[in-house]
Amino acid sequence: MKCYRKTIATPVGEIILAASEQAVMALLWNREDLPRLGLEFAPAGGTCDMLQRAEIQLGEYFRGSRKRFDLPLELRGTAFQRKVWAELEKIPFGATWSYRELAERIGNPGAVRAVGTANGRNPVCILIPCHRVVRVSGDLGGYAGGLENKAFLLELEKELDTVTGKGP
Amino acid sequence: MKCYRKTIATPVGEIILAASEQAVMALLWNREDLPRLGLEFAPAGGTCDMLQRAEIQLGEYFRGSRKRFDLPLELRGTAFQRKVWAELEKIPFGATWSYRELAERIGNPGAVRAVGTANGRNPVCILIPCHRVVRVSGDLGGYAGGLENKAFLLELEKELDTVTGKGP
DNA sequence: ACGCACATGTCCGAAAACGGCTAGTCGGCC
DNA sequence: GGCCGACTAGCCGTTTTCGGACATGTGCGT
Repeated sequence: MKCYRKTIATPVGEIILAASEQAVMALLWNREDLPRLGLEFAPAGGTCDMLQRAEIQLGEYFRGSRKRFDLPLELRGTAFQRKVWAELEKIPFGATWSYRELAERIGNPGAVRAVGTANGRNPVCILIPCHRVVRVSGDLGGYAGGLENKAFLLELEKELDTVTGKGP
Repeated sequence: MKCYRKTIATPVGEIILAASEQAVMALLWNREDLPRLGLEFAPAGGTCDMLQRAEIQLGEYFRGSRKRFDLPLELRGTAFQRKVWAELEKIPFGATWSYRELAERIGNPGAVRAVGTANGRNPVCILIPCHRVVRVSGDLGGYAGGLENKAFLLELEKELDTVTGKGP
């Protein structure tokens, strides 16, 4: 499935967005991670509706006016990874789970560490909120986009969440 | 055809050179390989022009001032071997081909292994650059003169090649 | 004709290394 | 005594590495 790409500027730096006509396929910080997704790209310079829809929704998210994304995704991964990613989407806006909690949720309580790696392989950051998973100790853990960006996203969501009345 | 011989000292150790009045016939590391070439030798101690021309050109090669040899060769071998040796001469100075590539070039893509053996039977090392053939995996493969010497020759050529502007 | 030895290459399974972790232990340090 | 950091040993899916079996063409000896 051929897809188009574009790098866009956000409060968390420049990120790379890739989408076909039918679905968003990647949202990454590092160019180097692109090849392992095995995508086929249309000639550079082109664009498509999906790319623009995604960019708009991202804008709304960072502006604070959007808490759920409404975009079709097409993900490539092992059965285990897909299970993890599917579970990630259930973490509410502004909340955080621990890696352990996540492992328990997918019915594989021992696979804490494997869950961590699967998290790191998330092809569409932000849209699938892998940043909402932190260590049980309270530490942030890791993040493909850098820890400062992980912190920024969590802070952003926390503030917006209190504003809507759920906070302390 | 009677021929003369001489062992000469080089950066890759002592090697044995053999030539008739008309052509170079052998360039080897090991005395033991001499008999299988079936040469007839003139009484020891003699010499000839061809022997000296070859020695001079070898000196230039190791000094870095010569990249192609200009010497008549007389080779004894099966049709297949001659085909392989002929193809060997097409490998540019400083480049390397894989055994498979070589096999494909002579129009016998399956004969990868046979190419290896034919390579090993090369009667005139260095002049016919069998050292420029390596494994597809990146390993050096084998060499009659020892792997360290194969590595040395490749390194020598690579450096000189970059100097002349072809390298990165 | 036949068998065998190779300056190789491919494939596949087993084993080891590698992480966006955690719980438990052990020393320092207030 | 408590808190904190550094270390260890389990944990489990994925990736990488490694080794052996097999295919293959030619040359040589029987």
